[in-house]
Amino acid sequence: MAVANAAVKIPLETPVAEKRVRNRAATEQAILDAAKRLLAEEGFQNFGINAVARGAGCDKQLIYRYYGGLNGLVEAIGTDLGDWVKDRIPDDTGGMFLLTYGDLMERLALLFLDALRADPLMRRIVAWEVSENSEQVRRLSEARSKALAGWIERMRGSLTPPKGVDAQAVNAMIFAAIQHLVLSAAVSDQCAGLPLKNAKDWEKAAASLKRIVRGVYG
Amino acid sequence: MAVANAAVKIPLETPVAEKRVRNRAATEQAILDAAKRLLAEEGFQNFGINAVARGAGCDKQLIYRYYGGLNGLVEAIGTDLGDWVKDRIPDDTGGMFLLTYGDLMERLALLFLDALRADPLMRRIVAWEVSENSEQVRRLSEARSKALAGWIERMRGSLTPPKGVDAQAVNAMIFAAIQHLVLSAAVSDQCAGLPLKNAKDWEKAAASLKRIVRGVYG
DNA sequence: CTTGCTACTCACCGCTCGGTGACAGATTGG
DNA sequence: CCAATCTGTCACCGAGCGGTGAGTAGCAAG
Repeated sequence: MAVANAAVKIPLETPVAEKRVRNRAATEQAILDAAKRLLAEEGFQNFGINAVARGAGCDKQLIYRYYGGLNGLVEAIGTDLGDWVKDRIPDDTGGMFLLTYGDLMERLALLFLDALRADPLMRRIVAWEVSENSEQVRRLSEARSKALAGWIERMRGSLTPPKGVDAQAVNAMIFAAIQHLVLSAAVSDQCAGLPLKNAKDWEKAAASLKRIVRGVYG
Repeated sequence: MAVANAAVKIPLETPVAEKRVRNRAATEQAILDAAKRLLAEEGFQNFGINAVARGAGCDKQLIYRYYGGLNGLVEAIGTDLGDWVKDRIPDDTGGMFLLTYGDLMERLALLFLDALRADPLMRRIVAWEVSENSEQVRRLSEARSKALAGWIERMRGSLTPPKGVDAQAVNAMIFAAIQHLVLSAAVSDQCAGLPLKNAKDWEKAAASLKRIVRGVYG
């Protein structure tokens, strides 16, 4: 029986076609990609060593070897995250002249709204951030907020907020609103009773967002 | 041995005061309380049959029997949730005359902010809502939003939003902002770089919230 | 070829999970 | 009294988890 098993086992493995060439760099990349894909598509709930290894098509042992476990892998995702802003959000003013701080914030808000809507990985991370306080998620959170703050700073240029407005607090509320809106919509196509399914719904949301920004910054 | 066991077991249980002797109603309540406590304190991540049974100090079989499993239990929590608004948020105007829609929304926003800050269970549920789309969480979500909408409607009275403002969308953004702000603060004592630790931080946040509301509604 | 290193796989561990069937003790009704 | 019923307990299942030690296949240098 055991012999028959061994005799059968070898031909069973050959038809797998994909001969995974011994290439450490490629394997590392495959693991990282699988992790990001899995997190983006399935969320943080079922995110684990076994699932990532399965997604990458390799043994989980390699994740321990190359990344030192899940923590290291998450850290690697965080590092990648630094490029998010660069990839996803334009760094120039789109040909507009931003005359006032209000112009700037309106543009930033709308850009951020669209960017977050378009990036499932980022949404999952934001949801993770408000659901757990582990070391892992804190790293991700930090990388994210740092990248975002840098982007805003770059865009801000020499514009300064109007006097008498606590811009840091107001901006935090605006970005908080955007994040919750997008997260809620991604999960249930609505937010606080406001439908967010089709493009028209989103136009209304964007219009109200502008309205809010302008209400504060003029 | 069995006798000795029994002799020891009783004094061990007595300090719990509650003599848990064959009382279905009490057990059901204990399970429900344990479930709410667990969800509020530990979050939805480790929320499961075993954990609830452990917290309630009974066998998980009883959860299946009395609630039909976790789903039924969550549904029971949802039913309880309907009373949240009644318990937590005042239903009158606090002796103020709300002359304008702006007055109303400012007051609602601040009340909601404080209520959410004070209620860990509600926060966990909101975090759950944006993290998962299971049947369970949809039920909770629905119960919550219904209660909230009813409260707002009741408070609104005959006040109507100013013309030219999409109140539904604007209000959704305001409530979204509050929810994300509070959730983020509960987990990391800050939101988008804005520190939210002590009372003074929160005062600044509340001031900015007012500012935003007034910016839109005057 | 042999030796040694590297990339990779496998089998197994202990644990917790959700879920179920069988059973024990108290209570009640006939 | 017995029998049925209700409340609660326990042991057990298969599956999946994170984690590890031991071993295997490819490759390059001697």
